[in-house]
Amino acid sequence: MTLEIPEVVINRLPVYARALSALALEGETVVSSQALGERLDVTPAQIRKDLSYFGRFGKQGRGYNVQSLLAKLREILGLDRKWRVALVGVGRLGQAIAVYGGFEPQGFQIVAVFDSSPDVVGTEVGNVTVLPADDLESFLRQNPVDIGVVAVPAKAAQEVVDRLVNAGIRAILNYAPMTPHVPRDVTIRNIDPVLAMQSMTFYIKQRDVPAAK
Amino acid sequence: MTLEIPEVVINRLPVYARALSALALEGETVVSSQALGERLDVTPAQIRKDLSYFGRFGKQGRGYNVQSLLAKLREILGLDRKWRVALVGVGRLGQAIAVYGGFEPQGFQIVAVFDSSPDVVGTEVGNVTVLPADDLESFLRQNPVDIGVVAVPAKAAQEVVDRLVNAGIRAILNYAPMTPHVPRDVTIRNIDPVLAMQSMTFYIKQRDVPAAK
DNA sequence: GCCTGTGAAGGATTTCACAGCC
DNA sequence: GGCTGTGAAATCCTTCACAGGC
Repeated sequence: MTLEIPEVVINRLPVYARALSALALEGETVVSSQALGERLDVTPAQIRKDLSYFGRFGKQGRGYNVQSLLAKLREILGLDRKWRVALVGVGRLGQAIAVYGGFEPQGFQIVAVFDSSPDVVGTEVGNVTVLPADDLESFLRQNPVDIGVVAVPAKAAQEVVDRLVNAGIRAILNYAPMTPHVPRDVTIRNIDPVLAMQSMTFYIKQRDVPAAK
Repeated sequence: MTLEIPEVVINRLPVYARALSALALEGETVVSSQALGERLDVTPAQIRKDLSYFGRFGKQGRGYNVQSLLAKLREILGLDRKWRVALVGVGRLGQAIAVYGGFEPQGFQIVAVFDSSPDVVGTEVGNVTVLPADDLESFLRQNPVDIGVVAVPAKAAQEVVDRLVNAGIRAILNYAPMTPHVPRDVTIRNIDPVLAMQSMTFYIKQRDVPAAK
């Protein structure tokens, strides 16, 4: 095993990768931790330390080769291959996710979409036909799927998560506004714009209130 | 000022508040840090410590009153009032955000929507008419807006963020797949499902590869 | 001279563990 | 007996600072 790399570090790697892609498009061939850090509002030391968990990718006096560091990061993160995604829930949110163009170009292919409502089962969403939620397990048994995306109402989310986990899914992207339980060997990420807003209001409020200095 | 409360703590408060709302709906009147922690996969000590930054809300031997702790958290976070939101960008993503029903019930009201494309300016989205992006500053000068939501392509995002900041906005929810720069007194949160996926793949990969123990 | 990689130091956050109260 | 609130300890993460290489 990879000798315990902090999760915060893993979460920053995709950010670095994205910035390197942009730099590559701009024609840059070399970048220093300093320059990359300015771009991302991260200290150069942090970038160097993060990368040092995985090897020695830079050259003293020069910096990092953009293309080769990018390739390394993509390899480390597993972005050098395709990932198969199943989406559960085709309400407004699920629809938006299905037609959202941002996943495919990054190698995340939505191979199946499920919903429990007979109204949408059988309709086309994105490029796939909506399957009945009841078929979830049988589908996953017959088709390899790497990641489950949950876009059902909060009340139904835990059950959907449990079914995905029981069917062998080990990574879940949860859009439902609740915190699902998962076993420790399952990775989950929650997308919740409302929570994000609700933490920002704390800081706006601080400023609005005439501070009782 | 509030004596430096860690940002991680602030980010957890909305999660606690959401769980308390659910408990209230379920008819619970009292909850211990233990019970709340189990629900959220957080240690009881962490909940108690987090809350202790703001006061003493519990009763020894009993726990916390659900309603009154919820009210306290809402007050602390500023969720006891309405917040006015402006959305910039009405592509597929912006459309989805505008019609997404999750913000309004939580007190976040989209009061204006902007786009630079003549094709969508003038159309109705959600309940509001799309205004030309050029009108951003003049609108913000005449109408109070607390939070800006950015849903434009990555290339345009920094400029939009800068304009929002220059117009006085102090909180930004960014959906563009890049990391914008903001002055230190501006709060920003990035929503990026692709980054979330890209960090999960690292962990799936670990398992797939037959570990070279 | 510039910049990486990294031990060591420093700082931040989490967890422990227990006094105190209901 | 059960549970909070909180100093102190432990852990985790970031930053420093510099040896070493280009």
